[in-house]
This record gives sequence, C-alpha cells and structure tokens, in this order.
Amino acid sequence: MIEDARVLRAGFVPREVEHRDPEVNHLSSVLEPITRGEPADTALLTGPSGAGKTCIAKFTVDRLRQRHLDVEYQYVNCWQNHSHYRAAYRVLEGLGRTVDIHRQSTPRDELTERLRDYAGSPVVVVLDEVDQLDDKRLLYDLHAMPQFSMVLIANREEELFAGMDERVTSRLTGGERIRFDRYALDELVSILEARARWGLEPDAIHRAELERIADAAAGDARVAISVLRTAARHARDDGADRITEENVSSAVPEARAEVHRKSLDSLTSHQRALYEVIEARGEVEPADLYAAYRERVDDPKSDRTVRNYLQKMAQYDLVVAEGTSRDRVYRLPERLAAV
DNA sequence: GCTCCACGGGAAGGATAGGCTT
DNA sequence: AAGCCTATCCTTCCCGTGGAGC
Repeated sequence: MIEDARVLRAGFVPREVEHRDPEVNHLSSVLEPITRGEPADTALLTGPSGAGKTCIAKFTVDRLRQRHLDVEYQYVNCWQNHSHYRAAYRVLEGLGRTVDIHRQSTPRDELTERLRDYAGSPVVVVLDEVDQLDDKRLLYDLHAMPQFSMVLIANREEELFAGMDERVTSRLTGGERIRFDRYALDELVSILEARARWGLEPDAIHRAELERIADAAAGDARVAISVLRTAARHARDDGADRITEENVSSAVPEARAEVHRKSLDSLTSHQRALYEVIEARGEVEPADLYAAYRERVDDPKSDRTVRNYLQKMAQYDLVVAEGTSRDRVYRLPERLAAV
C-alpha cells in the first residue's frame, strides 16, 4: 500500500515541482547574483497557506546549491522561533557558529556580532512565517550584512509591514515580490498524482478519489496531502490494497479534526474558557465575552491580556474576529461542509 | 460631527531559568 | 553555594487610533 511514507509527510520537498515554474524562475533570478559573489535582493514570497511558498523556497535554494558549491542555506520558521534571540540563534546554528553559545544569557548584541563576523560562503536565509517575528530588527541587521541574502515568506504583505518601523520597511520595500495563488483543482490533482506515484503502490488510488481530495482541500496543497496521507493510513489499517471512496470520505473530516484538536490542546485553561464561551454563544460581542469569561474563571486576567489571547487564537484559526471597531464580534470559524 | 468602544502598540515589571563569578 | 547577570515569557497599564452609530 504505502511504499514511501516520506513523500506524504508535511514538509517533504519533491525533486520536481509542478505548476510553479514562473515562481521558481523568478526566485532563481533574484538569487542569481549570489553565484557571482554579489549579495541578492531580498525576496518576499506571499500567498495563502498551502500555495507552495515554503516548498518552492526550499526547492529553489536546494537547486541553487546543487549547481553552486559555495552557497550556504538556513531555514528558520519564525512561528517556532519568534523572538529575536531564537531566530538569530537558528541562523547561526545553520552555520555551525553556535558551539560556545549554549547559555541563555548571551547578550543579544553578541549574536548580531557573531553574524556580522561571519566571513564564509554567502548564505541564503529563508525566514518562514516572518510576520510572526516580534522584533523585526533582525531583518534590518541581516539586510545590512552583504554575506546574507533573505527569502521572506508571509501570508500577507500588509500584515508583515504593519509591525515594522520605517527603517526596516524602507529597506525591504525595494525587494522582489513573488505572489502565490491558491492551486486550481486540476493542479492539486496532478500534485496528488505525483505524490501517489512516488509514495504509494501503483494503482493504490484512482483519479476519482484524487479529485475528491483536491476538491475538499480548496486549493490548499498542505491540506490535500494531509488528507491523502490519512486516507492511505486508513486503507493500510484495513489491509486493503487500494484507497476507497470511503477512506477518502472519512479522512477529510479526520484530517481537519486532527489539526483542530492539536490547536485546542495547546490552549491554557483561560484560553479554553474563552473558547467555550464563544462556542456556547455562537457569536458574542467583546464586552459580553470579557464579562462571561470573568464569571467563568477563578482568577481572571485583564481585558488586555484577553485580547492577546483572542489574537493568538485567531491566528490558530480557532476563533474568528469580525469587525475592527465597535462592530467587533467573535465567533467560531465555519467548518467546511462535509464531503 | 461627536462620542464611544474596542483594538493593539509599547513600556514596564514580575517570574523563571541558566551560566558565570566569587 | 550564593549571588549576579541576562535572557525569555507573561501580564498589566497607559494611551493613540479609528470605525460605527448616533
């Protein structure tokens, strides 16, 4: 049934990519000066999740490194490393320059110095989910160092620049922008087809089922591959030699539920209380929500902290905040209709 | 227009953790 | 071993901004 589970995992970078030639070529040309020993412009990749931004960034840099020995590369996910310290540390880690920095109390400037002193091969730093970085000075610092070239990845450009001061934005607005759109249905199908070809036994899944998955994924390749993985696991557990319509049907909500459950697990009891209030009321105005929350917990946090929680929860897609001012209401996100 | 409400940036402060110095 | 230092993380307070509704 499953021949190579790796290709069904999130984060797998295929040897060939589909439907993204213009983006690959654009990014390659932006990075091209590095091969001549010159610093490249900063590239900014934007687009919805599952549109292939991370995959294309990794693929393109890999390809560049295959052709040119003297290019280093470091990938940093800013969602997981959102502080200045952690992100800078990760960059150094990729260069093997952290040997004697194990302690947590290294002054921040020392990390920056360490980066500045780096005199090896040019480095491409891919900063994924860069809008999550809470101190954007790292971008400014790296920009000023010619040995580093940056590929920034964010869902939306506006949100990225929202939290930056003038100094940083003026440097970055000159960079190259590469936009990604959601995959069309037939594009997703051929992506899934390729994964099935590499990862599953021949004939393990038929085109009708692939189309079904692509349809449910609504243009998001990450979701599509996750559904394929779940369906393949179901079929394997059944001892079947092929993924059935039934496997796909049950995999769609399960893959979605899994993401949701993981997010819920990561909430604190206060955040969970907020979630439960919103769940119970359906749609609730801020003042009511704050009051109901204060009723519900022993030692309530301030409204400001609650707003921080809600913002975080919105980023995890656990709640939706509608309206920007007095019209603000909170509700749970609408689940896509079952397939 | 004016008022009100809510948002969210920023600064400040406390808790906590780990390395370094004495 | 104790105390100091510097970092992160979390929380709170203050307050400017801006849209909605009157």
